Amino acid sequence: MVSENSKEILDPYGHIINTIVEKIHEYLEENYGTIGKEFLRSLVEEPSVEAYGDLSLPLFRLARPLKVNPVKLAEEIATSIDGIPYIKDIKNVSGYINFFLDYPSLTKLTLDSIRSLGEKYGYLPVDKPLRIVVEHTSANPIHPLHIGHARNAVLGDTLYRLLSRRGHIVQRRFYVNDLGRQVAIMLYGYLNLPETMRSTDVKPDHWIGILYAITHTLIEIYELKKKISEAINKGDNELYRELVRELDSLVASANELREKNRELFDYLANKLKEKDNEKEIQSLMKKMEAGDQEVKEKLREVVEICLQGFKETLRELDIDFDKWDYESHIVWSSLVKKILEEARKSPYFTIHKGAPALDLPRLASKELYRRLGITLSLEIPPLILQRSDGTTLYTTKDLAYTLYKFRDFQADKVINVIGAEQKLPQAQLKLALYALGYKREAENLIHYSYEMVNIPGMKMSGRLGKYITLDEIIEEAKLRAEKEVLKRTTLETEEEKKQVIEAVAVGAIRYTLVSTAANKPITFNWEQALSFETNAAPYIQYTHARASSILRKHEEKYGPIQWDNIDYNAILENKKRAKLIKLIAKYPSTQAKAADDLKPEILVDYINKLADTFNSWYQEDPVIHEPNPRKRNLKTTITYAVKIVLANTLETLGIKAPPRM
RNA sequence: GGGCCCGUCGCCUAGCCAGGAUAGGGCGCCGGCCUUCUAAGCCGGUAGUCCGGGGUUCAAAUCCCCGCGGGCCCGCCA
Repeated sequence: MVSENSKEILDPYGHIINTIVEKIHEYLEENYGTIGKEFLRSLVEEPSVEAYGDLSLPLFRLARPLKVNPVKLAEEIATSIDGIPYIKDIKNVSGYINFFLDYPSLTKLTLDSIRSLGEKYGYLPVDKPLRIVVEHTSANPIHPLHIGHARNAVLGDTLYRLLSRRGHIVQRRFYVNDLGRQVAIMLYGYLNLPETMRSTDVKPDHWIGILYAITHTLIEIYELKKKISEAINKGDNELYRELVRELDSLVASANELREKNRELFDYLANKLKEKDNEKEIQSLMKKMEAGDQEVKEKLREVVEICLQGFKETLRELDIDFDKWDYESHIVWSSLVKKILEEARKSPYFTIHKGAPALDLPRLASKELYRRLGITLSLEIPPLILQRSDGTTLYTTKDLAYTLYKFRDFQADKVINVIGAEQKLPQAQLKLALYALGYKREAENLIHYSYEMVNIPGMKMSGRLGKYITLDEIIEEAKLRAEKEVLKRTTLETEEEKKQVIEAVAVGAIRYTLVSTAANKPITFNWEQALSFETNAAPYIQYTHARASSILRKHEEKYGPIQWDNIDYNAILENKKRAKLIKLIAKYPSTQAKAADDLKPEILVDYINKLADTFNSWYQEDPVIHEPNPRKRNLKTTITYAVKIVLANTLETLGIKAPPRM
């Protein structure tokens, strides 16, 4: 089916631009001199004003290298070039060459493409598929996922979807940080509970969240009390007052926590009272790192409880992983030890503040930073590899883990979806890889950074158990969706309604998290996040359902779509038809760009524009009621194309597209 | 003290990397459209010193410099 015309079929719009560029390039080459094709292509833009045509090439930037007057060159080219396929007219306006598309032939090209590719339309495969690892979410298994993790998870999953639909081979990984102090505290609390109290009827990760927060807060309180009596003994009044203030706020948090689970709180409060908790936690951490058999089992047990909760939540959002990697595995399997040995042999090995380290500042250079994608003015301190007591540090483990990801999947590229606050450690990671001779890995490690999600009037804290969980957000979204859906739906069965409610709720969350560029902070707002109007998932879903409904009725009345009897010229009768065809033609290259630039918001922007245009057209140009069969076929096929594109964009964004709503 | 990111109608946001012709959308507000394909819609109106000031350029929201405001980072934490 995909023949020698496959480029045209796969990417109608991109193909047309290429043809234009070829032609202009050829002309310039013959008459003026060499100009890079890629450069020329990058100049092609869409005029901001409709009257200037569909595509435009400003010549100002050619003026210097070719030593020409842009205004004259535009005149010359516009008059001497013609016969570009799919281009009806070429005009020049003071230095711009403006191209006017030949809509009937563009329409035929685009609809042929849709006809031959069907539901695969828009998935433009790369020339060389890469093996790519996307590591995302990777939340610490000590509390439920919250709104910040949601941004990470949705971005990560959307990148996965974008890249795989671009033809790459993509693997999703979740890194379980199960060796840190926080996990040790949680485990400590867990071990102090009797068997009978180690289960719960609340959602597992929520229970873990409370267990962790209670244990942490109690330990802090007891430590603080010790310090306070020391301050009294020393007669340090100022310190005393400060500590008491600290204690007050901790006790306030503790009281809130007690309300959440009295039995657990009172038991631990009593149990941990007389112990040297700090010492025990230190010892627990050592055992965890060493892989002590007994601790190992309990550790996996308690972490698994939390992960079960994560999985439940993520499943609601249609997010899944191929691999769950444990920090403990990286350590226990001596991967970290190997890295440390390699580091000691490296020419960049040094002792920094008495600890073994890598002398990263020595690697600082413009060329290298540019090659590794590190901000030039970033000052990168030496990377300390090991504590004086011999235990390893997070970034060292991450170093081992990064190599593990590359090797385990034979990855060409590894993308880490990690918050912007980790820019420095991520840059250190890259440089350290480079210092150890892993140049390819260093160059192909991408920190996909995103900014925080703020909640107005709330300071989130996992340690104190203060957060809005993702589960609460999903729950609220479903309630709001239910209200809206029941108010308007034409569906009858409860099952169908339920499915639409879930699709709308999840869609709203995913759409909102992916529609703002990752480098901008988001302030969470219910009204905005769960909007059911224009520029929100439900609007796109609704538009899709509307298109589906037209097609359904068309089928009932006239049977299957008649591809062989279409009046392509009728595209000119209504401006919005033409606008739609152009948008549809652009879909493959738009989706490809979103994937290549790792910018889902490009797709969001596109999908919203397509829905707008379709809805606007729908209002003024009836499809089924069109009496002329050849014109009706044109309209129906356009509707079909819109439906396909909406369904595919939603699919790429991980949002369901119900045929009825 | 140093560094990173962000600043665009009342609110949210696209455009900034690769400078180009009248800065797009959405929410809100005002007015209109359901006996024809789903009104979660459509049409019209309202609103912008593109944070401020310099500079580069034929041309700056976009590039450079100096400020201002907000967030974040500079641990033998993770």
